[in-house]
Amino acid sequence: MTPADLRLDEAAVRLGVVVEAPQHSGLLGVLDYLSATPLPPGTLVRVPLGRRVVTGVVWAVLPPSGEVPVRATEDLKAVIEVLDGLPALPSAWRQLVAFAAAYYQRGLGEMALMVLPPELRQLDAVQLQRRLKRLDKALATAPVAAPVATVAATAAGDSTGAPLPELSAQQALALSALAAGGARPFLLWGSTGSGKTEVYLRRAQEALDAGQQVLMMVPEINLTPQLEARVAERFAGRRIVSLHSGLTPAQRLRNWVMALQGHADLVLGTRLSVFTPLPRLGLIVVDEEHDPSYKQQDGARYSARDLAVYRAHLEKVPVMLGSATPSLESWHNALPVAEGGSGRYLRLDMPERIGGGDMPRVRLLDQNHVLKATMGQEPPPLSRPLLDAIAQRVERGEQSLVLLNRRGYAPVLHCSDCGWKSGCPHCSAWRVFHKADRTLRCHHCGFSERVPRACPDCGNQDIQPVGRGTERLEEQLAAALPGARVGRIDADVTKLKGALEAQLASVHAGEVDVLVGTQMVAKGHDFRRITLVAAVNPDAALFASDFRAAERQFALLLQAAGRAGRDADVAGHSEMWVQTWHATHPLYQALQRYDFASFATRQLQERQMAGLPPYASLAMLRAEGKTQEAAQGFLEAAASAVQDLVAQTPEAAGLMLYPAVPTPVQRVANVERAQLMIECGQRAVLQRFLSEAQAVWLAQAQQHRRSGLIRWAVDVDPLAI
DNA sequence: AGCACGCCGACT
DNA sequence: GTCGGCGTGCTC
Repeated sequence: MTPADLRLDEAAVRLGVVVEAPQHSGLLGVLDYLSATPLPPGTLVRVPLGRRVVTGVVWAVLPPSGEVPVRATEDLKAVIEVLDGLPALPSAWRQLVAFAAAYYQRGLGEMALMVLPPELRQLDAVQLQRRLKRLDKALATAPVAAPVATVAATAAGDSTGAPLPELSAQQALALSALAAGGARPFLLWGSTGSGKTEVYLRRAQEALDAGQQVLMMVPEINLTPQLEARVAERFAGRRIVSLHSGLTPAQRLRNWVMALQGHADLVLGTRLSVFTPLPRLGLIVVDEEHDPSYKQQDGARYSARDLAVYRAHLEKVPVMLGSATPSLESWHNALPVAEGGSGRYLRLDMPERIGGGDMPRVRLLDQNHVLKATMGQEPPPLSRPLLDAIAQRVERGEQSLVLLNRRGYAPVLHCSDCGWKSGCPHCSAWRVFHKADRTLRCHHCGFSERVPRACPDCGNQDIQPVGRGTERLEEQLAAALPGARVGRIDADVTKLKGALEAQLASVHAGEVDVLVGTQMVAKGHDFRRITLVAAVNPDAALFASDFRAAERQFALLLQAAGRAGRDADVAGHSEMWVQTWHATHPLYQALQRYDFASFATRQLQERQMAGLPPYASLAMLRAEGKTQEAAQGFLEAAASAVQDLVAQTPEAAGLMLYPAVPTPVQRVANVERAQLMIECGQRAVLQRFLSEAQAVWLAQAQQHRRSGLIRWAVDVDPLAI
């Protein structure tokens, strides 16, 4: 025994500490440690775990009475050091983490540590102390006054900077509804350009003036530099920090610490920012709440939008979800009970564009007609009428945006002699032909090779690209529109740091006439001079097996339409072209009328009949294995192991397990994947079932590891099925 | 997850 | 004779 241990024996306290440990480690809940002094819950500590030292969070000072201690006191290890100098993580933060861990079926420690800045988990007490000292010094010399002083200055009526833009009637109405308050979350339903941001900013201003902190969430921060700039400009006297995965580890720690210390007034962040500890939180905003980016797609698959609503409820602060095309879940929540909704949210409508600029006229270009007109000839890359319309824009010095949601030159290469296709050796997917760097690339595992000059199977020199991606579209447009300057923005162009900014700047400067891009251009960017937006191949979503495909596509097309004609002087003749084989499809018909409400109503009816969200809750049990049999074998065993539990749930709850099936892309990087859908009419019943099943599955997984199971996980409220 | 221990092949 | 492959097992 060391002297330290001896001292601990005198008056040691038992602490519950959570550490980073995934479920299959078997270390689920709270671990017990000894401490010389009782530490408040939320304190960060370094504790021994096996042979290493890890960072943990104190969860409870004493284990709940009545619980049988897992270990005798003499077998417990002692806390090594306390990461003091930081305030303890607030109780609201711990409650949010505990809720998220329970709801998304993850370990408490895993969830807690995962949402801390990665850097913080690495540092020991001395290193953290150094960082904090440096931060203190930076704060003392920063141009922004300490928060208390800033609040005082503002309260004293010190108004500086540009005058605020005048509010439209509908903005004023929305703001007064917000002011009237109530405990319900708000759904701000406003078309693109209706001034949702101004409503956020005004409401945020009120919170800031009241000395509160604001959490403003956006789907992807690099897609919304304009919002960031606007927030910074509006709140020039305040301390604004951003939180997203693009920051360096040191920046992320720094901004997070400022939030926790209460020095940051406004946090602008992506989904991970929903967990930022904010001691004086006064408002949460979730912009573009329908965006799928809010759902974490690996590890703990949480929905930051849903957690934001829960957090607002927990901390009794208002939450505002904003979108032109709300998720059907939110839409349903914002429909009054009398109209078949849940009535949980209050909807604020802002249907009109500021400045009177109309949304572009939607033209559905029926490909069946075009085909007839070109019968017998090689069909042009784009329909003639669309090409002509773009050419007209070029002539007038206006810009066009052509959307195609597929990167690369062609999705697959094909040998017409022997039938060879450019499959990926590691995945059940085609390798995409990228002409720019002459490679065949797998978009799933990243496997890349120089494109072969001849067919690798039969030596045929004549291998052909099949289908079309943005690279090829760019090439075809350049050929079809001589003299036009054609540019492209997609993930390939953007890979280089600063390339996106550079390309956007050249579009804004009018150096590009026709911009080709994937969905990333449809999001967030304001293009003042674009008068034509075209969706070239939008039909796939109409027949996708994923029940959310239509919802996503409608949102994307509407958002894309919003890129056109944002200046009133060009809005009058702006157009959105949709090149389709199914012009009479209800989705396009609703789009043409900009009638989201009727689209949503129709979709909700279909969901209700099919027993899908928001009328039922889903969870997906996913498995990865060395073979498809291993993955499916586990899922089947898992399903039969919980038959009793299923039988115990009330019949009326409609709990149902579907058969195990391969995932849409069955094999990725030589790992086979399968999934099993679980459906339930009542969310609470599904929750109870999942947490009980989890324990059964843990044991089941252990047995299946030998037969080739690699990983498994539950995805609660899956986005894609 | 880490990080150990543990038992079988090609190297100084 | 060792270095090292990754299978199995444990961490309050």
